[in-house]
Amino acid sequence: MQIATFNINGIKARINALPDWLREASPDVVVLQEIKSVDAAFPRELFEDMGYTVETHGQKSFNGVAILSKLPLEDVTRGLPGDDGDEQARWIEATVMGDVPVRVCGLYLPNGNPAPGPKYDYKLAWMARLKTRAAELLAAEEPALMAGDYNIIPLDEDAARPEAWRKDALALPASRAAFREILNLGFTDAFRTRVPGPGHYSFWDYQAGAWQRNDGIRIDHILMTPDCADLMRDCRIDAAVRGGEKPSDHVPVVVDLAA
DNA sequence: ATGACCTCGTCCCGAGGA
Repeated sequence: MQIATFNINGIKARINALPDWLREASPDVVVLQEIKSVDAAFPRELFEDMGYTVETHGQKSFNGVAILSKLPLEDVTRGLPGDDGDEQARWIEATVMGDVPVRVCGLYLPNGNPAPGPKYDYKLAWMARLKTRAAELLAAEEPALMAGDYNIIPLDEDAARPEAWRKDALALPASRAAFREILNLGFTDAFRTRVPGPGHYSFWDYQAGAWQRNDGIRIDHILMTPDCADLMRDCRIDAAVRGGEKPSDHVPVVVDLAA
């Protein structure tokens, strides 16, 4: 089973590029971030006609996440627990009913800039709630993964120019520590089990020819519980998508599970 | 050497992103 995460930066803007990639890569499941659309405006028929079940958790203009799946979904929930006052659409989960059921969480973690400030406080508070949910997933001792745009550069090797990010919310020590806290509960970063070392990115800014110069960062991650990691066959970043027609500034990350 | 982009909204600029 192939499960992908893809920050599409607007479903309307990616109305051709996303279906093109789905036809080419044919993932069984994809979690989307930044759909930037309310649920009613999401072009669900387009994806249903391609064989996908569509579950969205959208909002106007900003944020918004979704799950597309060729396999049946059960127990869909929306919103990250822990703050009933949080209006931002950044979390969705569902159980994918393959040969082995897998709990799939799609997330769009807050950017947090400028730091320090209220937006950074929101990022760290959101990560604390994420850690709580992550601990629950581990306690269930079942295959589960959390995939999405984490807006975290875990290590210097995950940026082409680490010094440029030193004071950024994506790489500040407190951001990295919060990400490590979650990893240290017992999660596995799928991509890093397959490919070590620098030079592997999932985001390139639209500005300044970042793609052409390979001035990227790795901020889209798939974190797996041990029961899920035991099923992993492969993981890849589909970087070529960034060079396509009218691309998102992010590219898909794909994990292959024996499930 | 410097500057350089893109998306959405009810919209020709500002906010947000990373």
